[in-house]
Amino acid sequence: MNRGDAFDPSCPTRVVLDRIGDKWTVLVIGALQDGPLRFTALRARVGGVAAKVLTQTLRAMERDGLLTRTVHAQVPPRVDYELTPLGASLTAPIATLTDWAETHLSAILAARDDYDAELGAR
Amino acid sequence: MNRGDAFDPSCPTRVVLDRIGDKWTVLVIGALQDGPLRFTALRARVGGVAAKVLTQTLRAMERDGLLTRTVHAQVPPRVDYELTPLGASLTAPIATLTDWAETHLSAILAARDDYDAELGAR
DNA sequence: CAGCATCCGTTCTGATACTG
DNA sequence: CAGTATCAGAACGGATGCTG
Repeated sequence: MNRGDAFDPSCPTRVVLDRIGDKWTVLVIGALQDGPLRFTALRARVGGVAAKVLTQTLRAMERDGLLTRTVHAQVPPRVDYELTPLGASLTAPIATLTDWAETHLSAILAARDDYDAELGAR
Repeated sequence: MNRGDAFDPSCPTRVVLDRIGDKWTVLVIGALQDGPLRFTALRARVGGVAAKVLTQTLRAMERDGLLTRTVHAQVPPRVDYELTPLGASLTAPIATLTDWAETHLSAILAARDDYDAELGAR
């Protein structure tokens, strides 16, 4: 494996990790899994996102080809967001991660308790 | 799927994502895959990390039971870091992600070029 | 409705200097 | 050697107000 991958912005691992590491991206993908949503609906579904931050997340994902942004020429404006096949294919790796997380959560939490308990004892 | 998972700090997905999303954690796991390393060696291998940040990363990973920190009673001091089975098992999901990244990198980069080109055209 | 501009508080990062 | 302490700068997140 290439050790320096995290420093090369074009490294695939880095690119994907930056996107996955973002709190909202994963939520957005989850929210759009069942079909397209417009901005407000998406925001309501994700919950707790500031409009600005949602927009940023959406733009970044659009730029990376993970979703499409469709502006309907209407008044009032209407914008639909929908996962591309590429974006949808990301759900698989995410699921792998989620599975691992669910499987090992108890171990992680137990390790934390141990660690914190020892710290407190000192 | 639970929509609110990102807001529950104890949610497995959140816990793991926070750790994976961290630039250094993935690098550290990669660096320790072949066996234990002491602090300086680890730092050299990862490259470009400030000592403070490495320490923070290591502590967080230790707390989560991903690696062990062994202090040898010597002068000069010597501290070894080694992946636990739990930490080692994380390499699998990471590999899944990396595979996806490598497979789809060209698509992502192409999408970016398109996006940026259209932006520049305006 | 969608989202851009602006502002502000918080967090994160990294460099530097110092200690057991 | 392996940190800890301190601190300034950058990046981020989020709230608010305004526009097509």
